[in-house]
Order: sequence, then structure tokens, then C-alpha cells
Amino acid sequence: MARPNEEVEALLQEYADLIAITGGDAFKARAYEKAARAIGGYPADVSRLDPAALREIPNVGRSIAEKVVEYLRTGTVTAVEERRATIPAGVRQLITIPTLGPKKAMTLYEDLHISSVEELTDAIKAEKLRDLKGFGEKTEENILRGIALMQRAGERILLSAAMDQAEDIVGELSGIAGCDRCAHAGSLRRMRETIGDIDILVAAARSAPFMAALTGLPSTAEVLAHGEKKTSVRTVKGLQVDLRVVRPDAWGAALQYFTGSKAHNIRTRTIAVHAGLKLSEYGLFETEGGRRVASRSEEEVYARLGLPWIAPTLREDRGEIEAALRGELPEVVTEDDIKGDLHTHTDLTDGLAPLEEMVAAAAERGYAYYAVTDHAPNMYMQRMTDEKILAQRERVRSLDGVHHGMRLLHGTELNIDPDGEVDWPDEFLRGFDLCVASVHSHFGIGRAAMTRRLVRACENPRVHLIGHPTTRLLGKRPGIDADLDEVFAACARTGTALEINSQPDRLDLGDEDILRAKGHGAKFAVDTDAHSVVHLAHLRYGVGMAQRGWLTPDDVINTWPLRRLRRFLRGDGAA
DNA sequence: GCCGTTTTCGGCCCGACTGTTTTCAGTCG
Repeated sequence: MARPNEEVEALLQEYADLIAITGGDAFKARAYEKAARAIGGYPADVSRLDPAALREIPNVGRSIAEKVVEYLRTGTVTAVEERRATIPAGVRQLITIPTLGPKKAMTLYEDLHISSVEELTDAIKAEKLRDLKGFGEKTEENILRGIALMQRAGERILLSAAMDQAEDIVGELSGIAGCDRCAHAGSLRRMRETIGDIDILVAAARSAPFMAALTGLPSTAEVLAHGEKKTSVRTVKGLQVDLRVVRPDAWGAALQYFTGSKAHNIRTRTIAVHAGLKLSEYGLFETEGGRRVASRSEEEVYARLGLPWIAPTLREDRGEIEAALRGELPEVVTEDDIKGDLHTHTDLTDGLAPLEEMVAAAAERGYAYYAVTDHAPNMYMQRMTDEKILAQRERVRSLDGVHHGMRLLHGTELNIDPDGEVDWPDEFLRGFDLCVASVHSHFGIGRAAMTRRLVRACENPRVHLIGHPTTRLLGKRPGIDADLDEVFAACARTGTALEINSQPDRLDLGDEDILRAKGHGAKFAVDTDAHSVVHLAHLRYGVGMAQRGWLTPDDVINTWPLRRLRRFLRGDGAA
């Protein structure tokens, strides 16, 4: 099951949505939203907290603490159930469509009895919406575009959500007697940004206990297939899970088989055929006579094909086979290589945790350095001022080196306006150790203007790093329209790094863009953009993207020792 | 509903954009 904090977060968020849709007090809805985020980002497991400790969480008071306790004890909350009963679940689905909020959703339900995305699509096609007050042709177009975007994401879910579910299942199966090995494979192991289904592999002499365990999990909603070698289920969240059980001596061949993309596997099997061999999930066999020549480990299988072990994140047939054959496979960056996070927030702006907690948690991760980069004034809602950021700088300086010698960088996340300008004048920006600059609004200014905007930001000598460069939100918002090749070239020319933002719904840059940017000679920073302590652990997903983009530690500035990083930030060439 | 006092109510992230409207509601960050 998901972390209890996340379950509670989802429940409170749903309650907030229901309040908003049914026209309840907007501040009350906001209060539940804030509490939901605070609990989702709270480091301690809420299911282990008593009511008094729950109220220690910011934005959690008596009423919400009681609801959390009720949920943890009974699995439901009466108040939420009552609201649910007043409105079909599909109406809440409607507000996930971009440009469609609670007010419009309620109008659609009350006036046209629309309570699903399908009904909404039909109503638009029948031109029924344009007669409603507040709706028009443009509204219809925007809604249709939003629906199309959601459907293109299809049934795939975010990498992080799939990873959580997979790790729960692997945890369960690993505890069963007779389990020799257990791991996730497939696109999840390759760290694709979204996941269609989860592949789990077990090595064991007997398969039955594992198959039974999977079908019996509380998260299993439906059994799609149930056999000796393979079992498939659908979870309550609608995700398909395929479990394969193989004998321990076939582990490596099975893992290789179930990890590679289809294209990568075709390549490896073809290599086998040319070598007089046959590769399957059970091993690498001689075509003549059928003797098994490799199967125990992936390394053994690849070696017998004349290849080094290839990192799972590279197995997409994007040139990794050729590179391996030439002995030019990159030593991709790993989570262990990352020496610090260069884009993080605190509760001075929209983060959840105070500076001291973020810094302490970062130090626990073993970082050598850590940058605090709260929002600058042009994100008006954050109400940043010169005084506030300078006061924070004093606090940052006082914490420098305090935890395990971890060094602190004081930075900010600037807002790139439509002209490519940023928040503060040059003189004030000089006071920061590090400036991230990001696009947060005006997404539709046109390709030429957007390209110019980003290039100008790169050319600003105070800007070190372009945050979430395309500003895409997976399944919600496409990336900006810009000539990215021109932007990447500007980054390489000016010594401005590109962020690989690890937030699971961003993963921005994505792998294809990373490959292109690397081709231009740009450098990168893998950051979490953490708004709470728990977000710091999202780094793994950004590292996954970096690997899929073939990046080595030398390409990633926050793997570098602080001295080299500082040279880069000062603009001394490519450091 | 939460928070912080000005201790028990009043304020709560605030401005911009879009598409509707004919002066503004809804959505977004």
C-alpha cells in the first residue's frame, strides 16, 4: 500500500475538491488542501502519531486531526462519505481537465447532468456547452484540448507512483519462504517517465506461493491470468501487474529478458543468433544441441554475447549496443555520484518545511553541499522581499558546515519574464551563490519569442541554471514551444546548466531533450526542486532521466567537488 | 478549517490572464 501519509493526503485533497465543487467555503477548501500537502510532505508516518502529535503538523488542527484518526482507525471518514454521496465521482474527475475548475464542473453537472469525461466530450460535440452562462466556443476548444492531452497520457501512470506500488509488492514477495531473488523489471527498471504496467520477477524453486500471494494482496482488484509461470492482476488503482517466477539459475536471463525494451531485446537476440546461440528468458543456449551457456546473471549473459553489462536505463536500442560493441558505453551517473541538491525551497516561500529542517534532512542524505533557492519577488503570490531573502541568507550562513560539514549555497529561483528578464537587478543578484531561472507563466507567447526569452536568460551572467526547462507537466501540460536546439546551444555557449528536475510530474528535461542538449555540449544539474523533506528522495527519478540521457558524472555539475562547482558558477569557462 | 493573537474573531498567497461579458467570473501559479 502507499505510504499512509499519501493516502491521507489524497483523502484530504478529495475532500477539499468536494467542498470546492459543491460551493462550500473557499477558505475551508484551502485549509484542507494545505493540510493535505503538509501531511503528504511530513517526514514521520502519520499512522504512528497520536492526535496531539498530529496537531504538531502545520495546518492540522483539531478537526482535521480527528478526521485523520477516524480514517486510520476505520478506513473511512464520515464527513467525506457524506460529501461523496452528494456528487458523482465523475464530476471530480472533470476538474482534473486543465482549464476546467470546480465552478464550471458544477455548472456542467447541474445544467447538463454531465458526470464523466465521456459525457462531456459528447456534449461538446453536440455543441451543448456554448449555451451555458460563462461558456463559449473557446471554452469548448480548450476543454477538448485538455481531454486529448489527458488521453494521450492514456492509462500510463507516473514513474514514482508505479515505483511505490512495485516496491510494496516486491517487499511482500521477498518475505515469502523460498524466495531466492525478487525485483521489478520492465519499463519501470528502465525508469521511463510513465509506466503502463508493472513487471515483477521472482527466482524460486516453487512458484505457487508467490502466485497466490500476488492474487491475495489487498491491492489486487482482479485476477487477469493465473498460471504456474505467470500471473497477471489488476490493482485497485487500475494498474496491471505481471509476475513471472523462474528458477534461480535462470535469474539473469529472465531479468535481461523482462527489462529490455522490445527493440533492445531484438538486438540482443539477433546477436545471439549470429553467434550460433538462442536467447530466451530461460537462458542463452547453443542452437546445436541446446546446451545452456549463460543464465545466472545479466553480466554473464551479456558477456557471452560479447557485450559489457548495459545499464537498464540505456536499454532502448538508441545506440547502446553499438556503443557497447565499440567499448564506448558511457559510465552513467548514479545517485551516489550526486554531491548536493541545487534547487530546493523552504517555508519562506511555498515550501512546507523550515530552512533548518530542510538542511538537516539534506545532510542526512550525505550531501557535501546544498543550495537553498526560494522564489524571487516576481512570483507575486510568494511575497518575497529583499529584506526576507537577506535575512534568510544570514540564517543560511550560520548553518553553513554545521551538519557533517555540509556546505550551504544561498540561491534563489528567479522568474524569467516574457522578455527574458529576471526579478532583481544585477547588483543584487551578485549577492547569491547560485541563481536558478525558470519560466512560470506566459507559456503561449509563440515559438520565436519563447526561444529569445530563454536564450536571453542564458545570456544573463547571473543565471547559472535553467529550472525545469520545458515546464511540461506529465499528462497535464505539454512543454513550451521553443527552438530547443537554439536554447541548448546558448546554454553550452554561456556556461548555463540545464536542470533535470526530479519532481515526478515534471521530469524536465526528459530523456530525448537531454540527449539533444548533451549533443550541444551543455552541462546539467539533477535537482529535486524539493518543497518538503520527503521530496529530497525524488532525486532517484531525475538520476533515472539523466541515465536515459546518457549522462556521465562529468556532464552533471552537482556531482562535481564544490571547488569545481564554484568555478563553474563564477563562469570560469566550462570549469 | 487553521492560525494567531489584537486571546476567541478576522484574515487567510495575490495578481494576471482568458474568455466571457458588457463589467467580471473562473482558473492558474
